[in-house]
Amino acid sequence: MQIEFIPIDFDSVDIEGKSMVRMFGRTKEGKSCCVIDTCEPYFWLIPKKKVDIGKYIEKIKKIKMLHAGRYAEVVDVQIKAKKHMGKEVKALQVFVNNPKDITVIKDIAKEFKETEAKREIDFNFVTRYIIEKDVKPLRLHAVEGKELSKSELLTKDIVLNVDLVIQANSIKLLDGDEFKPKLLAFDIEASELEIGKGEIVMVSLVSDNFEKVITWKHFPDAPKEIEFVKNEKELIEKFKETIKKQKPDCLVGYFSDGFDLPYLRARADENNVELDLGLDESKVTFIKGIITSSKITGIVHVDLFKFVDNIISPMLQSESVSLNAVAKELIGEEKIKVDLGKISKEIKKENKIKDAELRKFALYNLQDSILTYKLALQLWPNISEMTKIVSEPLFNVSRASYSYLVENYITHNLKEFNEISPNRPTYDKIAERKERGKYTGAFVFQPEPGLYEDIAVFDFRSLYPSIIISYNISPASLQENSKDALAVKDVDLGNKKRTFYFSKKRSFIPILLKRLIESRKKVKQELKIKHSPILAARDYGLKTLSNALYGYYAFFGARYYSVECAASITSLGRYYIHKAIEETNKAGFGVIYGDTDGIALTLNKKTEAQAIEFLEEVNKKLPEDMEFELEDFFKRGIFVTKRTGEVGAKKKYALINKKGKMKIRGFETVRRDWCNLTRMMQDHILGQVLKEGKADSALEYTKDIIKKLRSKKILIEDLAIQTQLRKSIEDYVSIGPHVAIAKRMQEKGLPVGIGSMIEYVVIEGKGKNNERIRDKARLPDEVKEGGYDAEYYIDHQIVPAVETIFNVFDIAKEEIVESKKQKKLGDF
DNA sequence: GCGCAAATGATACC
DNA sequence: ACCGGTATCATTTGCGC
Repeated sequence: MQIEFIPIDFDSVDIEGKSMVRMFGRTKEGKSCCVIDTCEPYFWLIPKKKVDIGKYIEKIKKIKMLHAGRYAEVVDVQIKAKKHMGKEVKALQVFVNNPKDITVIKDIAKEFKETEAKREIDFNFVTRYIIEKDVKPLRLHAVEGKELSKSELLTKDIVLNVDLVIQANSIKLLDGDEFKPKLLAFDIEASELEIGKGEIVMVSLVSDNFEKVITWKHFPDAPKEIEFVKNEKELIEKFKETIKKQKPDCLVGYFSDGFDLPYLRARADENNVELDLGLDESKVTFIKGIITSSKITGIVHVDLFKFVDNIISPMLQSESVSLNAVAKELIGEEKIKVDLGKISKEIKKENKIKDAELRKFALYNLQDSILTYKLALQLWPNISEMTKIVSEPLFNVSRASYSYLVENYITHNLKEFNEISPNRPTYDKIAERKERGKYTGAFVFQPEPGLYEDIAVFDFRSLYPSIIISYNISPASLQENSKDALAVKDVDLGNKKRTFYFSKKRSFIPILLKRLIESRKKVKQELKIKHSPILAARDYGLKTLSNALYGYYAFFGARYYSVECAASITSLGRYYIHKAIEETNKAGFGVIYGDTDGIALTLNKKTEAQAIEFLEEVNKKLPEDMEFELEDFFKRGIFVTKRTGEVGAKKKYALINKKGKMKIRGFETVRRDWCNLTRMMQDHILGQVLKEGKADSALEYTKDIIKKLRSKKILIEDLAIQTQLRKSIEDYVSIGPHVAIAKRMQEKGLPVGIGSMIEYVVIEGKGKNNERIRDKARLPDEVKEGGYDAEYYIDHQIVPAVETIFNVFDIAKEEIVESKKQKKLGDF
């Protein structure tokens, strides 16, 4: 039979001794379907030069080893003319029965004296299958094959709760519409945060036109979405039943890899319930890595937190990736505010909780799933477009880092270049790479502090990607000599300047990168004609993936690792930004600042039209893949000194454009580890100064804030300083205020750990001069109104944030703040 | 015990 | 361990006196 099919989830299983790939997905008509198929597993052996290939092959073919209850043996060996890192190689393609045998066989073959190298030994079988059969996750395929009946499956010991099971003969990519999955969001509430320690009190599930909360905490007049059960065991069973009824393609949580699913599993074990959510009735499995992920057969478990944290966070304004912050920014909705600490305490003590409180708790739980569901809908274009670009399964892509995505985009496209992939680095190799010192990166121009008028900002569009393409920078094109090569000078790997050469013949990685950029150009054009979330997501995916290649080259875990490439890219970056500065000044403009790929300049009485004309001239001289463009014109801008020393501070400036919109970089206003009062005040005075061109009203404003601070009129919440705990408490060498507070929280039994945001307020000390700030830091809850140390906030928050700005206007610190002594004198 | 520079740590820029 | 280097700044820590 023939069907049209969209693969969503992938796994591999042994059926009658043979490794098979199972693709779970939907037919075009929306039926749930499992397509079973396979491909021949293999890896590569590269022989040393001058070996007797015939004898070598015979030796390889004889490999047979009892391993894990079965014989690992070589099925076939074929000689192929391949390429490896751009060089032609004669390689042996070693076919085996089962992908698991590769580990055994490659180790034996490695010992043979004829073996130079083994390759593609670490490819996942699903990835191998996707590459070999040209399957594209989330896209429509024509599948021709044999339908397997229930009884046929049972004889093979398979249970699959889907509408249709097909053993494929062939699978072919088709053009098809966008696929819209059935998403089901969920969220649990437990009495203790530590996994398995407490009980699961509630679970909520939300899908299209579906909302449900399951709980064993009863209360009267419950809304219709709430379903009461007897106990935790029934809760878990009801949860399972709901998923089975809803039949989602994806089960979506927020931090569910790290919390909800492991918790459910722990409690299911405790209650002797199987957490068998898989379509093959298998239990949820946990894939151990640095961060564990939870997998359900046939249903893609998506932990939205991971996707947001890894992929989406760069485009967010939000300073945190909490569900509340992200939902607020992306869908304009927030969590319900509930005192979780209080509720969990009451549940633990088995107190009778007020009905109204329980009701609110249930709605809180439901709201979390609603937010997760809406976020999942909103982010689906990003997840699915990235999946389609990279060709890896949705499960992997939704948890992937950019390095993984870049690498897989490359490996999934090697076939057309006849390339064999390098291996993933070994543990030792990684350790060695980590030892490497830093190479020279980008250039940053030191600005002259001051207030400037009529400013333009120019930048290179995608500087590093365009350099990689223009200079063909890749480990495969890096060559020893200067023959037919592009030279890159002044590459500094840490000690001395060197020159590297890259072949003129385009290599596969720059070709693939160019392809990403070209696709993006097309997408951008389409977007101009008609906006669509899918195109916008594709644009974002193509852009971020292109930008990640440079960092990938210098990443110690990369297959295509090359510091030489990374350092060559930055060297060229420095060359072009210097060149741009030089040309801009030569044309009569005045460059005032620059960082990596862009510059700020004063028009120097020249017109905007002249600036644009100048850009056109510059572009004529640039390589065709590079472009220098206008970001915006600005009415005014301020550059300040460093707080220590008179020189201009880099990465710290504020500009205001013609429409009055500010662009603030590096100032305390944009740093989350300064208190709200400081941030709001600095933002305000920067606005005043940039709009008015003078600091009179800003000075008044600042003095007023100081007065309010001293008269204790500032709210504690505006004085709380937030700092993230970035390692576990014991690991700190230096105990700063936030670490001291974290310890305090731990003693109080409050949840703290790596990643926690620690909030503290500084209170008045006991008068000892040598008292450390950490000794005066308290949790905001512990500080009563007006209980803060006003002088600390003036000296350590307000003054540091305004001092350098007022210095631009020749206003000294003494004019901003009169010392406490002076004030007291004046009071008399 | 004081004053200083160095070390540590967090966060931002591109 | 899950992309890079450059940069600022606060606070603590360690050292010499």
